[in-house]
Amino acid sequence: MESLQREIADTAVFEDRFGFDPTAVDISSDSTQQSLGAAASDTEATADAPLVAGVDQAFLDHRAISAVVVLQAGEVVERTYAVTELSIPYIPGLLAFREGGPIVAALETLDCEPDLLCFDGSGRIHYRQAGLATHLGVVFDTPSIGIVKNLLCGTPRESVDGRPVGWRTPIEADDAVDCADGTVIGYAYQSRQYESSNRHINPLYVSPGHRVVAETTADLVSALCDGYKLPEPTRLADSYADEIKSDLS
DNA sequence: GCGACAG
DNA sequence: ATCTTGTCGC
Repeated sequence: MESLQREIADTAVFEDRFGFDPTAVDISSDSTQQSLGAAASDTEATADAPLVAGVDQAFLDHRAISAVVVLQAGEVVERTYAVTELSIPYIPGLLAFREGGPIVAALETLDCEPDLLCFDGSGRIHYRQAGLATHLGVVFDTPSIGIVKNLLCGTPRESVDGRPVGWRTPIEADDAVDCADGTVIGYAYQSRQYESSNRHINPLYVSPGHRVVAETTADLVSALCDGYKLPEPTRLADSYADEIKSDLS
């Protein structure tokens, strides 16, 4: 499995190779050009806006519910899910082998072809630079990014405690990562923060999956967030998976 | 041997 | 990830 991951990392492209304007994925309602003269071109702009898919799982016994929610200009255009039997246990570094099957099953039922896939798992922030987001991005050869709440490996360039919304710092490769020390493999990104409080919210750790560079990954997540800690595609897929799970319980 | 370790 | 009540703060 580890050798397969090295091959995947070798095949993965950690550079920007996608055919859409990264700022066009912006979710926030006030970002949709509201200027008086832009009204006429609004419909056309939405129709051409990139399709962004959020993918997330919920678990029930030995089954995985993999949900996909596709957004275009902030609007949900498609939702699907798949329920699959789990066979492999969770092992840090091998998450893609446990959740990859369920995710592929869900994505195969999709009618549209997403321009970007957002996963709840690391991409390049991985021992062999081939986390779940990279693995699946390569399998579908679709631009992808990984978003997680906890850092698997790598080292933040600066302390990440109590940072303001929008703040970011590079995650650099260390001894645990299979590449040159100091290589920027992702970013810590503060998507949400308490104004004035004793406690603070931890940042998200985002990394390139496939066909995206680290800095652009942070730009994309920034554009996809809308007041909540998780970016909209992921947040909606998360709640959709929970909804299916409760219907199944 | 010890510690670290996405979901 | 999941099991779960109350609780503190905006």
